[in-house]
Amino acid sequence: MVGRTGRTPTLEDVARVAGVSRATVSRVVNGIRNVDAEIQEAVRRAIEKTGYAPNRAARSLVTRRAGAVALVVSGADGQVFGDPFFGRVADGVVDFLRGHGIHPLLMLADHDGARDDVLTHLREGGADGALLVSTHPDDRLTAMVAMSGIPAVVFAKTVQPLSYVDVEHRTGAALAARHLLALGRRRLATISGPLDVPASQERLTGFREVAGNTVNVAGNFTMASGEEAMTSLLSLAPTLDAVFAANDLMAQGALSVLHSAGRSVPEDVAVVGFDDSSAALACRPKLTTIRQPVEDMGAAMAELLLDRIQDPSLPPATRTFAPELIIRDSA
Amino acid sequence: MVGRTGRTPTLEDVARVAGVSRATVSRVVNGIRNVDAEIQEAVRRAIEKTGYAPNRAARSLVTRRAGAVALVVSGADGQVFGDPFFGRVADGVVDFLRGHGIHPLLMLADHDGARDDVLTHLREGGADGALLVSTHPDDRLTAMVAMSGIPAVVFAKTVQPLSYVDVEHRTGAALAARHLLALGRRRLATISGPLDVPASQERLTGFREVAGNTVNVAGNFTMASGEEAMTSLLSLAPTLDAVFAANDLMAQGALSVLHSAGRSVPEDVAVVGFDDSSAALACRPKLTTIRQPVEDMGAAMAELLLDRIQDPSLPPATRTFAPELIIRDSA
DNA sequence: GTGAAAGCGCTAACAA
DNA sequence: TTGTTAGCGCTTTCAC
Repeated sequence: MVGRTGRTPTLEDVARVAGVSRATVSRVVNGIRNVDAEIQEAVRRAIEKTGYAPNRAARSLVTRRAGAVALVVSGADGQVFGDPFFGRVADGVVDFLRGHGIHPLLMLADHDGARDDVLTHLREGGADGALLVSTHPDDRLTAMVAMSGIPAVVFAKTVQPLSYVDVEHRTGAALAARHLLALGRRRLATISGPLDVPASQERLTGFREVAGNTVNVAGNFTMASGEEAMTSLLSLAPTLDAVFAANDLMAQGALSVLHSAGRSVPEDVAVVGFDDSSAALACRPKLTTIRQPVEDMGAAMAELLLDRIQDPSLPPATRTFAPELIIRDSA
Repeated sequence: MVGRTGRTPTLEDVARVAGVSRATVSRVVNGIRNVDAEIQEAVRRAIEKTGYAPNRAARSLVTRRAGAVALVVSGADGQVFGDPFFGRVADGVVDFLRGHGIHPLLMLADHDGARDDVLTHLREGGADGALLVSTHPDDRLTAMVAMSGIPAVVFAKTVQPLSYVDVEHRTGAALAARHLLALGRRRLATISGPLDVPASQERLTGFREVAGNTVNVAGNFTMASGEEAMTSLLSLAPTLDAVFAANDLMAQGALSVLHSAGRSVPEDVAVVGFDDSSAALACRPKLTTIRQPVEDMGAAMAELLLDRIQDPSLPPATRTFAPELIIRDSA
């Protein structure tokens, strides 16, 4: 199977074995039609015999394509993958990219140095484009990338002239509100995300548009902040009978505090989360929540990016996904 | 900042601007000493002025280094990142690699096609080596990689002639057993992982070496399987007063079942998990568990790999980490 | 339909 | 210390 020379076989080697020119082998390897069937067969055999695999760097050099995209994640506190959310996006991205011959380069951008690394890598041609994902919208990096003119797609709406995918936050929150109201709950409280995050705002707004004004305490999307918020809520509005948390992790924290406080869920207090992350199923009772199709969104990001790599003149596009109410045991 | 030509600047452009040869610019870029300070300065200015960034493909072609390693994860059912464990490994790896100018390529290997992709990519020189991580030891891929002679490091002991990092499973399990015994528990039960996974076996063995034989039900490291196992256990050994689960997710499932069954934790039944994943903190009560320093292990993998990429003649090495008992509320 | 030849942008001998 | 030169392995005109 392998020509027993020390070096890895090159096109040249295959060409010699097949008795044709490098160009012809290249054509066969790249599936270009205009090659005689018999020669094609001969080349294929030679490839088999030599154990040839094209050299990616050489190919990149001439095609000016890396065959890779950067998957840039930046989270709150370095524990990027602590939130199961990122994993789901990654799953969607990897899944879509596979079969397109493109591989995702995992890059963290949680501080300035790392941000520069990302940019440098893109400028070096190490990746053909970037997928930007973060909980807290990273305007610095987004702006830098937009400026650079490198194809990129962002998770969550951005003011930059870049493509993005997002979910209809308001619609989702409204779904939660209507569900709670339909359950007969009237004293609704909310645990929002950080109010400087657009998505947080929209979820709160969407909820209030249906439920009217609510007592709200802001968290930061972590379980601990959900606990704190719930504790505050309990003293701010002791008679509350329902809580909507802007993500599942915070809802989980709320559940825990409610339990300690002797309030049973959903009997005394109904709880609805947002995301439908793995945390929603891990909770007791299982969490009623608003599902974001995160994997699909990741796949959509990859698709938009590939389109823009292929044709950089394409204008930025937007893909918005509809959330869905998932009824479980907490409301 | 940019020479306003359409193309991205090359070494050649910088050389022209600085009035030196390409080789000199290359030396400066690569930080090679033997360059006159003044010329260095001139080159640096020219780089600044042109906005030059080295072309990775060209460099790879000649150095025969991709400057990237594959981070190959393969999990149970495609939901690879469902287990927070992977995220922690990834964090450790990425963290170590950063600053070494090496980027991790994220690859899933959950079915045969994907496994071939990984191998192909390595053979194409798309990555200089591989980091293999999976819950279920993927002997197929591990064997293929070992055979290929490409530098690789595996998470968890392997029979292949490859480097690996692992944790002392038996020691960890023994820690759990001793803790439970010290608590006065005498009717101990266990929820092991799949018995065809070496790590599962070792955890069970380690526990039994201290606690004597135990009623055991095997799960598959998911929370759902923990629930099923706990249910079985409750009918198999109704009087049990302690449970050791081979990972936190299963412990979490056990907790849930115990709660439903009206057994309070830790009063009626003490529960100890393994991993110290985010699930351990999310549980109510918070989970007493055996901590694996997963991030450190990920970093160690990266380090071992880089060593072997630099010097492929290095023999396989092993790095074993000590687990630690983390006492919280469940035992 | 096939081959010859010219690079892609860089590094690394080797000379000077 | 610096420059010259020869490739790294591949794709892609351009002839034939």
